[in-house]
Amino acid sequence: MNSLAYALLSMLVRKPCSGYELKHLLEVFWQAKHSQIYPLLTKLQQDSLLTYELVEQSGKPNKKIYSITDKGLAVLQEWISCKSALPVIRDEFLIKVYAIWLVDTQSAKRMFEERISLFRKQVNYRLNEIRGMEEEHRNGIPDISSRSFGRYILFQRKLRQEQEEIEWCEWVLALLEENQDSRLEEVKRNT
Amino acid sequence: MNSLAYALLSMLVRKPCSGYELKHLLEVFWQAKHSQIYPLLTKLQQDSLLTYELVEQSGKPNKKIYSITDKGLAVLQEWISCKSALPVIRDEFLIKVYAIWLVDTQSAKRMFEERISLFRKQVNYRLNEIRGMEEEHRNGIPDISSRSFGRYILFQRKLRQEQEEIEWCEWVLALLEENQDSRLEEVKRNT
DNA sequence: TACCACATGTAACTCGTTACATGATTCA
DNA sequence: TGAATCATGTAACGAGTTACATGTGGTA
Repeated sequence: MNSLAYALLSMLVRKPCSGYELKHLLEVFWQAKHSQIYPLLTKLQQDSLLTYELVEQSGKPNKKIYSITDKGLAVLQEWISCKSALPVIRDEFLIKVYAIWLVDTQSAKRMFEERISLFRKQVNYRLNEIRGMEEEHRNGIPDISSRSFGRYILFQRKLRQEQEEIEWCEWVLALLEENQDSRLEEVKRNT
Repeated sequence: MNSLAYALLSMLVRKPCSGYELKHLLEVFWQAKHSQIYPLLTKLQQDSLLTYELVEQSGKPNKKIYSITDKGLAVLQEWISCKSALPVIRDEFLIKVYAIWLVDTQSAKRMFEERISLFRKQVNYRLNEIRGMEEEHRNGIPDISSRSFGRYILFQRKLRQEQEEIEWCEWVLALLEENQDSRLEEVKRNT
């Protein structure tokens, strides 16, 4: 049982899904390729933590709709109360930032501007998703006992982090511009 | 050449380090075990991206101090201008949050309180590190052309994200308490 | 007395990615 | 006509973790 297995269980406890659907739902908080998801679903089903039903479709490929079993639920609930491993972040951009002094100010600025535009897109996407979720609930936000509560607060978290990333980039850009200005001043003084 | 290899190069371009030292410096933005770092350093040295010097010590084990070569620098600089892969985050806590509706409000609150205390510790640690860096530079922050600039802004980013995490947890706790209060009201009305 | 910091390395394993494989439908 | 969406699967490889292995000196 690895983290991905628990991630799948925690999504199936909300509602039965196909592997394909799980892959997309997973993207907010745990990225995995289909080549990792499908074999794991089979394994979890063999361990009787999941069951599935074959749904025949016309015009589309058939699919397997997985549901969690009582055993699966028990395993998940036990795991939730265990203490979690420390978060791991792997972001190539941060490596490049570490060595940013190697490139000229113009290139550095471009790197951060691109990062901002990437995160702006993600923020817009996230706002739409949150709006969609809020429309499904009369009083704005899903109730704590609702199956969507966890998903909703995770989206809010992601949104906050993306917005924070943009603010940090803007802070760095301001530092870079200050530096450029002061260098220009120097050039002026020397002419 | 994987991301970790570039991470090592980007640290060695600042100053020569031992594998042991690299492991610790790495922790801010790319986590790796020594069992992954040491063989990779050997490989990079064989590819002549790095060289090393054996430093004999008394009372402590001997160490290898690695330095980047011209070839290593060229490889790193070329990579910096390539576009980066999307960041990957793997955080077990987020999986548990997804399935939070399975546990009672008290347990949920406890989970978020523990998360806050974990992040508060990290914030304090980060503040100390930043203070240390700022003391090394007369005008408060390292210059852009300084080798410490990248490291400094990465620490600032980490700090922001950790503070944001705490704020998010506090927002969730407020939601949980609201819910508890309204349930209490209901109980009162029914008695 | 037991653990932590220093310091490096290998072996066996699990986790995760890339590539291979198939095939209908819809949209630009 | 070419790409994207739906839908599932396997094989080979690369990335990352856990465990094994060694040894001194400081400190709680």
